[in-house]
Amino acid sequence: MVHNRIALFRTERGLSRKELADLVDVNPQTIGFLERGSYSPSVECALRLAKVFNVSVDALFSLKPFPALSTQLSVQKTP
Amino acid sequence: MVHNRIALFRTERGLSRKELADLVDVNPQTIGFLERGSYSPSVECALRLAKVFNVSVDALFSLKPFPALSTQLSVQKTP
DNA sequence: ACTATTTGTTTTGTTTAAGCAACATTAAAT
DNA sequence: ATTTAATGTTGCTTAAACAAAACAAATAGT
Repeated sequence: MVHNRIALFRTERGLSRKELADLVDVNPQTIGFLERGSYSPSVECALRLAKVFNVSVDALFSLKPFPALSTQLSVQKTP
Repeated sequence: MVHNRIALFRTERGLSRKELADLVDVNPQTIGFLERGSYSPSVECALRLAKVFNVSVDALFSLKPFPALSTQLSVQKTP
């Protein structure tokens, strides 16, 4: 089982699945299946996805679950 | 088409395909198919491979061909 | 030498999963 | 209510992964 941050990165950039699919050159349904973890992509597809987001494959996919973003946030001090 | 450095990393560490396969928990034949580029692995398999070599997936797989090692070497000066 | 025996790699089916195409559903908005 | 955009589902095709067997090369035995 492999975890990913596709939905997170996509929504952060304000992209629909169709728009992302066009950028990655893959079917919109495939993005859907990937986001809800129905299957894990080929490394080729993973490389293309990472390229679109301009991140490493390792930042996008992981064998261990990604920590929730809320646990990563710290309170920002006003200077 | 996706390129990889599996054979390079494996031989550098003095591993046989069977030994690598055991570490990655995959069939030795699969390593063979991957090394000679017959197919590109799932990102899950790629993550496990990268973990064994202790490198990032991006260091092991690429959409563009990896440069030959000989072109990356510079002459070492004796001090 | 000759040939067993091991070790490493490649080939041949077979099974399972990724990816696609087309259709179905949902949501929002007007 | 009907359009439109976004997401979800179903069935099919192709490719990844496996299992087992074939092949190759080196080593050990007698």
